[in-house]
Amino acid sequence: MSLSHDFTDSVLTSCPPRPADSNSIDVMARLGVRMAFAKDEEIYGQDETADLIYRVMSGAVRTTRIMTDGRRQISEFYYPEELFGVEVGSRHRYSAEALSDCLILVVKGSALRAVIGEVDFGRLVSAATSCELDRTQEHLLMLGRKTACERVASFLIGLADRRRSDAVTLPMGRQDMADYLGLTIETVSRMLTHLQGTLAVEFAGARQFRISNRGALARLAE
Amino acid sequence: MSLSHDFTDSVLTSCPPRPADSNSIDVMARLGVRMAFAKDEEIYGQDETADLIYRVMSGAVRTTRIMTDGRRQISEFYYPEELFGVEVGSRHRYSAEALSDCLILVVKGSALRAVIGEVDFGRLVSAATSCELDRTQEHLLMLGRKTACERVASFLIGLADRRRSDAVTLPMGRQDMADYLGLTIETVSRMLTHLQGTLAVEFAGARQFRISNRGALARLAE
DNA sequence: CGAGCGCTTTGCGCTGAATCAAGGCGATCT
DNA sequence: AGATCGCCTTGATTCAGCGCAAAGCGCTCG
Repeated sequence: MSLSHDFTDSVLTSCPPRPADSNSIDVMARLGVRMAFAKDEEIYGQDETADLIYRVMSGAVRTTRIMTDGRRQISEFYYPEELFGVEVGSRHRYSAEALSDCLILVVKGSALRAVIGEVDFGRLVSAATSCELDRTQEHLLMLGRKTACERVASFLIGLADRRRSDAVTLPMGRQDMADYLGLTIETVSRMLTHLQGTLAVEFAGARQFRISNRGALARLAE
Repeated sequence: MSLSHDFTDSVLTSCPPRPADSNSIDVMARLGVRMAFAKDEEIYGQDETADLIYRVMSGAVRTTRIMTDGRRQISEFYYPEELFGVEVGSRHRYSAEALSDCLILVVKGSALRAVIGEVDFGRLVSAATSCELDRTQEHLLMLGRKTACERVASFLIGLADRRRSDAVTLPMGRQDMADYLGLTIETVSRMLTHLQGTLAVEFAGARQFRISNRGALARLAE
């Protein structure tokens, strides 16, 4: 079995968290600073002032919220080329942490605005927020009305779509998947085993998978 | 017991779905058309073109999404003075229906933009989207990590906060609450009974309630 | 190359919420 | 007042997913 695709090498293009136009990508690259974060390191904290914009260069990121008793909800994962931390208000709603060792391009929002102009900057923030809202609403439907099996299947399909490849390396462990899906780590594991039984997906090790029957998986996703 | 407050008579002021500045409220009132919708009537459908902006004048509205097998998720409720249907893209992500007979101010987005200008219009759309995102993320945490009792308690507190009153008339039935909270109608009913047992809330009939111990209710909400 | 460690899988009993099935309550109509 | 209808509550039972505990697997490191 050859499941050699690495999640950093696929062609990436999709909706917002990616900068809208390639011009602003260049400008960001010029204005920004590349910073390295170690696995699990905090990139920014909840309620911190938000005057920076971030773009994943390599690795991956999660945004999380923790309840007082320790229950955790992951809001979103971000993959290479995607933007995160773009806020309309002045504070971050969630905290962001490195899923793995990663390289992040950090740009001062005010500097970017000064260069590309108020209007384009507004468009960029709008597009990012709108995409965020889209994803959050999809996520909401999943948590509100889907079964454990459907959630895991949706997650795998969604990940593959976002990476534009049927063979993907999971950049996160089971606990992160569980906290994203509103499940426990054991349930995620059981559902993955179950999905393999249906022949919709094959795994090589815990993190490499390939969708072998997209139709079947999509049906299981709802 | 006097639970006479009606949900249309409380003073309403809070975050976004309400228009940012009072100037744009006036302009909308001037440009818009008042339309009446009957209970359960559709205001707009999912994937419909979105060039209109809506503002609740009286009554209340829900936005919903339905899965192919009929499972329903309510994304948000909208109360008097609040804006809804404001989209960055050109299509509505959800469908909107009248929760009760209601009066809605409908304004053409392009007309509003022409009058208040590109920049202010952009700000208005941004503010609305951002508030929407805030609420959706709170909702997400609830569906992902809270118990049935916590969800119902959060819902009552959230509603009271939004209406700025401890005595509120529920504008929706149990099924709508259930579909918002990701629960069944029976569970919602049981939790309401349970909450009354804790003396955090009193009910007069199925729809009138008053928060009698806000601290206790907040603790139960998480 | 074997020991140790962290993550994942699996088994098993438990439980919170769903489901199924009566009843109860409060409108509106006659 | 009584009948009807729609919604809400309550009880009994079931089941999906949780929690705990014990392997299993694949690293890294000595």
